[in-house]
Amino acid sequence: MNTPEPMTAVENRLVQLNPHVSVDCVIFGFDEGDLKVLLIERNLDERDHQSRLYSLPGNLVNDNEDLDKSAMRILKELTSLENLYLEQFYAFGDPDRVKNSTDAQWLNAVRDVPTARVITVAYYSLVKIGDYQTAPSSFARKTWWCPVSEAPDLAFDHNKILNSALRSLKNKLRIEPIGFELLPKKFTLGQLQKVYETILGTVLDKRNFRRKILNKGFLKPLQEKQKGVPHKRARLFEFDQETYDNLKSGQFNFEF
Amino acid sequence: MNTPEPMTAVENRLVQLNPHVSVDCVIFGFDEGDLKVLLIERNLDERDHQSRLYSLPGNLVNDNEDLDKSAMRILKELTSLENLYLEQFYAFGDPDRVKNSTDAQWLNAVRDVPTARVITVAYYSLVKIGDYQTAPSSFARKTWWCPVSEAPDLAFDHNKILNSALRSLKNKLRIEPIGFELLPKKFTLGQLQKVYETILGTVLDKRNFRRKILNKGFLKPLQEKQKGVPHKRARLFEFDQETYDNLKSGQFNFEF
DNA sequence: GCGGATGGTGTTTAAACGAAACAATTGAAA
DNA sequence: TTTCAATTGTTTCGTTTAAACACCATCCGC
Repeated sequence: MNTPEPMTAVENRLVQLNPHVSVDCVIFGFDEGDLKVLLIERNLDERDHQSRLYSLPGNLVNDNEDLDKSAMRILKELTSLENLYLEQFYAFGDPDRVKNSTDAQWLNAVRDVPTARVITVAYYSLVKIGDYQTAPSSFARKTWWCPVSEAPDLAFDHNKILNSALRSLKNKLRIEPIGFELLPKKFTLGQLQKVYETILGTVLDKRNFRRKILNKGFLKPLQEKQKGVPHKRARLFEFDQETYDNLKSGQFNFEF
Repeated sequence: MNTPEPMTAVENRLVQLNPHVSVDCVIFGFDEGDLKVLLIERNLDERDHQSRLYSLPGNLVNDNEDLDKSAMRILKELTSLENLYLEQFYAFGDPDRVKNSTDAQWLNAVRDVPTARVITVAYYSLVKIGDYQTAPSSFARKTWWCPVSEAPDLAFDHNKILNSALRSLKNKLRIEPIGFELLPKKFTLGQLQKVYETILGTVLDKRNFRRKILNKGFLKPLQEKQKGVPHKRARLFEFDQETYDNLKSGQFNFEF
């Protein structure tokens, strides 16, 4: 796969005609009342977070690989998790999006044709942060769960992509019940409310929230309760996929 | 630009590595209470609509051309209109999406590398159908404003793309006031209601619709009235962009 | 056993919505 | 020229939905 020789004319032409296509993933997690995004560190120097260079996980789309499959592959390589919530939200195609000088060096090390244009299809994913195991086997790259509110300057146009992902997530959360994807399988209503408040950027009334979300009918109350907390133990709930699917096949509309 | 010779090994590899990228446009119009989509006819035989082959307008993305620019170019070539409402909604990348046998023949005639994979970024656009002039200058292709409810089998995965566009449009219409983009600059509330009813697939109460939409404040009533109708002449309205922008910069939420 | 923190609950009030009745304006038909 | 059919536009009223709001319960650690 290495092409150390200078490109031939025909190669050049084809590279120009056919931009590379990549997939980038904005992987969201939720922890301690904070929305986080999984970043990967590109060069492994030992300075502090401020001066390190981070980017979103992503890679070129393989031969004969569907875009969704490609995103799933990247997710699995990085998190060793499967069946994650995954949503394509936008394609970024500015011809100069990978032409920034600070990025060129890195591209030289990683790509066959570092000067080529790259169009990227961006996905966001929601993971239960507790299920995530850091730095799985084959991947030597360092990762960082970064609070989205403190995201540093990222490679390429990745800040733009992150912001766009946030907007899309916000819209989606109003239309479909996906908040629980960020929580453990069993969760309390307090935790769920925190997810909604954080993503929507508002504070919500506890009583109205509980009523609204429970009346939808797809949250199954469990007998089990929270353990080891220094206050009254909250009831645990599970998302009831079957009930939700039934509702959806009717003319049910979520609308938070 | 022609490559009649068989591809060399290196060409083959590069083509495999770098899928082609195209942009397809779903151009919506509204006429006689019907939502329509602009299709182009691929082969110019003289049989009836049923047996002809249609596709969505689209083309490969040019060198150094932004995706949005590419979509605008396609729109302008086809409609000779500019500054249209334009929204990217999804990228389609199934490796086999252009491998259908009935499509292969046509691709042979149009593409340098007809066997190459094509990833397409899809946009939808809203046009005031009255402004549209059929078959402008350089473009010899036949076009057809097809009622979306009667769309025939289209090339490639274009039916899938069309359906996806409809879903996106529906969602957007609930969140942002874009219905007027399909109407003449001056329109009646009756016309606007019809747009909403058609796209959302519901019937709406006239009185409630008027109250709801007028209370938003961005519809400017004109002195002018409808002409040439066999009944009471309805008042004409204009969308007031400035007022809307002001509202939006506050914490205004549309939510139809 | 007391303080800190969060869980859990019902009512009241205002705004939005849906449905009805009705008045007004026009062109066409009788 | 009168009547009719069609559609616009306003007012009203009851219903439904959403927003605002305060207190006690429970658990842990000290």
